Amino acid sequence: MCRRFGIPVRRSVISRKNPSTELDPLSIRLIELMQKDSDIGLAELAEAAGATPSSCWRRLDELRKTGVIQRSVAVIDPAALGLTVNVFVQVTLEKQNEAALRAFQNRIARRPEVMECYLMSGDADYLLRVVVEDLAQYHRFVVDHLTTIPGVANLRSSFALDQVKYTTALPTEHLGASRPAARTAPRKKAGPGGKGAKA
Amino acid sequence: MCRRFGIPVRRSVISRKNPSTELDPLSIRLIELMQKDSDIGLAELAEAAGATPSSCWRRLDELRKTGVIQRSVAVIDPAALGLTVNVFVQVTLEKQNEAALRAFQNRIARRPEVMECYLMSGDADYLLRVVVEDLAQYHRFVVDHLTTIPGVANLRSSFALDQVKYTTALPTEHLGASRPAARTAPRKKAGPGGKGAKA
DNA sequence: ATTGAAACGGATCTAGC
DNA sequence: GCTAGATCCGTTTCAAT
Repeated sequence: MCRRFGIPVRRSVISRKNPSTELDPLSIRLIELMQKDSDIGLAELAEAAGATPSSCWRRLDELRKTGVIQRSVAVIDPAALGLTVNVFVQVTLEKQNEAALRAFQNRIARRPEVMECYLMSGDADYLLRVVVEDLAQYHRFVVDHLTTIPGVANLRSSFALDQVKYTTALPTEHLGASRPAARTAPRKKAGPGGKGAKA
Repeated sequence: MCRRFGIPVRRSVISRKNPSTELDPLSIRLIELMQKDSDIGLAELAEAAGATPSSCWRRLDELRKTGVIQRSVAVIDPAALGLTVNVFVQVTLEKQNEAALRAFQNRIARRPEVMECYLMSGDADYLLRVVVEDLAQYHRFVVDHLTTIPGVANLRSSFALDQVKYTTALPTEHLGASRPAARTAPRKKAGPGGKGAKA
């Protein structure tokens, strides 16, 4: 849904910092719904959120322009692409100065098989999740790309036997107001007994 | 895009097993594009894929019905929800029998702050990525939910200082045919000069 | 049988109240 | 803010290869 939206210069008017006070129940509900299925229509959205389609559209527009909703993406079945192997790699660098970190991050950002990369506290410096077809392909990734990055001192690979859970939907419980809709919205025109008794 | 699609009984006619031979260049290109932005219109899609809108619609329909494209979702800025802390937890169970594993997985699946969960080889049994507002909230998660799961023997938490990379887009490099479009498609009606000059 | 194009219906988006 | 209408796009149908 929603095809063209310009994304002007402004970003994050809301958001950042203390969102709990800035996101009202409608926004939260819309975020919950859109995280589950962004192909849902405005009408359906409105009904589920307990609001009118117009309200929902405007709010979605705002959420997109402020960067709360970054984009919509298709979720692909990894098995359909043959990508059944998940590997977690703990990477230790020789030096942890700014330049070394940036160099590593730049190289990592360009590798499509690296799905996630975190700068870590504790043992290692980075933790990566890499997705590949098989161990041979992982080996090539390590040899051709990881170890060719200057400053990489140590690698520790852990292999996942199964992906038990994977979701892109961030939790909203901590924001309070959630429940199936506060019913604050689209009151019907005519009361009972009027002309257009529907059912 | 695409609002209603029935998803009949059949699943994965294509996909699974040996996808490299089953996904043709158009499918691959569409997957690449839809992973970047599923709000793109059919016209734009067609142009980028070097095909006609009809072809693209049909193929997308097929990819959805076969489960290759599972759904479309909105990607939310974690910071906008105040979710700035990523924690990786290595969980060890007392026993690794089927029942214990299933019990753990069922409990984990219900917790929204658990974004990912992998059954691992090596040291620990499971690796989780948990997203929370702060350490206090993480502590509550551990005490209220993780440690209340029967059979959990040991926890080892690692905290991320920064999320360097996060993508939902699976790699397609390994499938071969990618490049900006093989230009196999909408040949114009009239050629230069003669009627049917094929070139 | 497969593919392209054009008509349809319905949704999004915008302007007005 | 909600309602009503103009516009655009996904979906279907149909014709041609």
